[in-house]
Amino acid sequence: MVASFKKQIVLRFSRNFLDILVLRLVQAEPMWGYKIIKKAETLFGIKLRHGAIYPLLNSLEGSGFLRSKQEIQGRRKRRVYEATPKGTQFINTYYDFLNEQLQMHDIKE
Amino acid sequence: MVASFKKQIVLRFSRNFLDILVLRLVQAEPMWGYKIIKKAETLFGIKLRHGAIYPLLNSLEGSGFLRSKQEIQGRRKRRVYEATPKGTQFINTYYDFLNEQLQMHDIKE
DNA sequence: CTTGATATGTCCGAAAAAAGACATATTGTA
DNA sequence: TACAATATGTCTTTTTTCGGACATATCAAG
Repeated sequence: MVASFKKQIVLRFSRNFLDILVLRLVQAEPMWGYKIIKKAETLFGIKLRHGAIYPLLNSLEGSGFLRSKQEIQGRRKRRVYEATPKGTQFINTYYDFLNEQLQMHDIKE
Repeated sequence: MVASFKKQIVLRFSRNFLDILVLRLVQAEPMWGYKIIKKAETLFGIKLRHGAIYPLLNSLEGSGFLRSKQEIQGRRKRRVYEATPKGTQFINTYYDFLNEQLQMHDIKE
């Protein structure tokens, strides 16, 4: 039962906080869309649709949370993203929020 | 900027994890729909719609996360909810998840 | 030379969710 | 006695999101 609860929570999280998931991965190590999808699979067992990821990366760059540069190897192109200070700020705020949530829980136990 | 990030995250949490928000409040202290709405406002500054809360409470009871009894004072009726063991299990799993998320962050810093 | 993997992008119909109205009853206060 | 607060419920319309398809190109391996 607990295992299925966990799966459900992870799934809901990856749906509703996909931007945060992406920001975290990119902040840990600059990478491109395709690698983000693969990382999410190996690290968290989450299957991300590329049809969701690429528009998200573009919008995160548009709103200043990420910046990118195109890497070219031969004729092969990939767009490598890294977190901006604004992006880092955002996930730090997110982690602060998680801490607050947990503190409330700890007090009650 | 950080303040607006926080507001945004709190808002998104209350939207996407409304069931968990409700379970947490009810677990801390058994209460009824109307009070949940008021508590969410004073504690977190979140305005919940009663049109969302009452159907949610019914469905959480239907799926065994909450149980309720009707309290009657004179002609005044209110339905008081408390968390079931299943409901408690669920939020514990949620807190475990939050802990995991934070641990990943701590390692990287 | 074809298949699978890498790589990025758009778009549309269906499904789900959110906002807000409609509905009703009690109680306290001005 | 009218208004605000307490208390719970449904329902419909609008908005958002999701899954999956369509599209294209490079490269490695069998």
